[in-house]
Amino acid sequence: MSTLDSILQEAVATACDKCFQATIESDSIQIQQTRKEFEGDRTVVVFPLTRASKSSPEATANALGSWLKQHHKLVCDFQVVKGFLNLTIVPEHWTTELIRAVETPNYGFGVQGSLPRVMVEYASPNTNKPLHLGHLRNIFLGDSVAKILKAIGHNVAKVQIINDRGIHICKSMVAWKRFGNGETPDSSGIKGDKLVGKYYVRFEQEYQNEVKALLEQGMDEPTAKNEADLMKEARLYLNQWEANNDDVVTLWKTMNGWVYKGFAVTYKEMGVDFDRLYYESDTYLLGKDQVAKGLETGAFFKKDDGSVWADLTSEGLDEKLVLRKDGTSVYMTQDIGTAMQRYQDYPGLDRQIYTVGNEQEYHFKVLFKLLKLLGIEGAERNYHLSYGMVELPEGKMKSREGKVVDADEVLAEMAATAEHMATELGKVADLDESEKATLFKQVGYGAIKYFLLKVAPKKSMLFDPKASIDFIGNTGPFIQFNFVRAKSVLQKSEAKHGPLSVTRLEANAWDQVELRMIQLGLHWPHVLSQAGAEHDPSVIANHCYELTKSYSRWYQDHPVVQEEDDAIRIARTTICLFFTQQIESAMSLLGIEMPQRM
RNA sequence: GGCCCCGUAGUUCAAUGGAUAGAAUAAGCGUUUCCUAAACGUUUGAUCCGAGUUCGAUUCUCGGCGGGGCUACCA
Repeated sequence: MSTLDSILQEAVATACDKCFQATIESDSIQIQQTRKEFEGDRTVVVFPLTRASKSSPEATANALGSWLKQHHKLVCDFQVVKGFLNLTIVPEHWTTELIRAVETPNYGFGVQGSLPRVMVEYASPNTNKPLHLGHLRNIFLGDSVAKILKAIGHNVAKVQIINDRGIHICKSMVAWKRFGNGETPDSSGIKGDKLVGKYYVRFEQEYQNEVKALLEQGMDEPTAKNEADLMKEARLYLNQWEANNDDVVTLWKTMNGWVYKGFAVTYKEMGVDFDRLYYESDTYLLGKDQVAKGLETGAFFKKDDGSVWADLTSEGLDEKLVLRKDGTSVYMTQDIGTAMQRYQDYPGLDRQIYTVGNEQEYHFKVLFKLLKLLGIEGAERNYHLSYGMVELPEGKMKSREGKVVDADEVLAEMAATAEHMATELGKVADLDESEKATLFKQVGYGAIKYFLLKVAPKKSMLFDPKASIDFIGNTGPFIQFNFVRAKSVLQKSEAKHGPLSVTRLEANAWDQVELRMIQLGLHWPHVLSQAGAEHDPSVIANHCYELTKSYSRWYQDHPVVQEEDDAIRIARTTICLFFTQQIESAMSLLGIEMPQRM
């Protein structure tokens, strides 16, 4: 809700009082942007007020409109269409607001640290295989939400939990030991995470073969899956790891080290980083103490077999296991432990935001209830930033079968497409190699980031590698392209006419198209706060597109540099400035960089 | 079976309960002596079905139908 709208709400409430002697809550008055096919700037929806006015919507609107026009300095005219009161705002208002916006650094942002500290967890990969397309959505989403929350004024800690232990990494270890012949990233030239992933896939293949052989000997399937040599060895490794066996731990450290090196390369390409890393090998036992405490306080209960449970039936959920009968941790145990650890590490932490796929919605619902049972104040403020799967045309990705779209490959292909297009269009022949490389990444990565972020998180989405991602239409590169053009206009204008002085702006310099664009841009603070409140970067992506679309249309028939009339030229230049400032800052919240030319 | 999410042009996405449901893409036509045509203009095309609440429903409620997910002493 912009300041203007709250002023108008007050004014309408007053008008209701004066015209109908009716008291109306100003908050309840609906104000919206006037549709472009009607005259006016802001629209009051009058239908709900007819109860107070005891007359028809049209009569009510007319009465309110006349009163506002006569008594309110911001309202210079009005029209009534059915039950809608369209108000025309004095042009000076928009000019004043525009100047204020252009002169405010980070227009629309909140005061840093004015809101409580929050934590955003994202990425959180397993260490047995490389990152894939699903991780890209996760990472871009989490990183963007972290940026948005910071922009509206939160202190933000970016973290991930690294699933570095467990049967999955043991599988890769077993396969490497047995089939690897000592292969390393250095010896093979294969990126570390790819190399470990290769042995994970190898494990699954060889394991399938073993199971098949056992089945042919007449064993039943569950037994065969349990008795296969490779699986027995993987379990052995897991036990030895937990017993701190030197050889196994050393191998585990070595292979995880390869993976981290590989991940680091990918994260750097993506332009994301973390304030703190949590490793499951450090935290997986932490939850046990919490479970013990929960037993003492009566939050949890013990069954006859020794397993520990939480009873959530009164909350409409099930009973949930928090400790196995043999005393070992389950997933939930360690998530409790990790969460508690984080509250300790970050005093004053208001809430944790978990960027995790929607298949774990139930898990997090339960986790937050359990934290509450354990006495965490505000545990219900924790938020599962749930997102839908990225599906391929042939369905879900299956990493066991190696049927995945690899993250590094996607990034590389994006940059290659950018290069291909730029070359074909003959755009950047004069740039040197390193400038080109930077540009192609800005454009290519901008395309994939925008593609993944423009869809509301909770929706699942389709990615067709063969169709590849567009660079025209509603895309990142379209926005970048218009940014670059506007920047170019600003440069040329300054070269020819000297620095822009917005204070020389005249109030009535705008045509209708420009007025609309300015109003759209002045809506940005509201867009940003909505994106923060809903943890939804797509709100920002859509705003950027809308603004760019209207700029691009305007640009077509509004010359700037050549314009001879000073007042008009200054007005148009200011629009370019406003546009570039806002696009650059809004897109940066999506993790998308703006090139200087393209 | 129980619980959760989603169903909008051929396709990919929009729309705090408000006006004639917006874009992009695909297809056709047109625009470059002028600041970057990765652009702009123009034509064609959609709310899964049925009730209910409301002055007003893509949006809220209920019942169907279709798709996905969860329902492990896996993570």
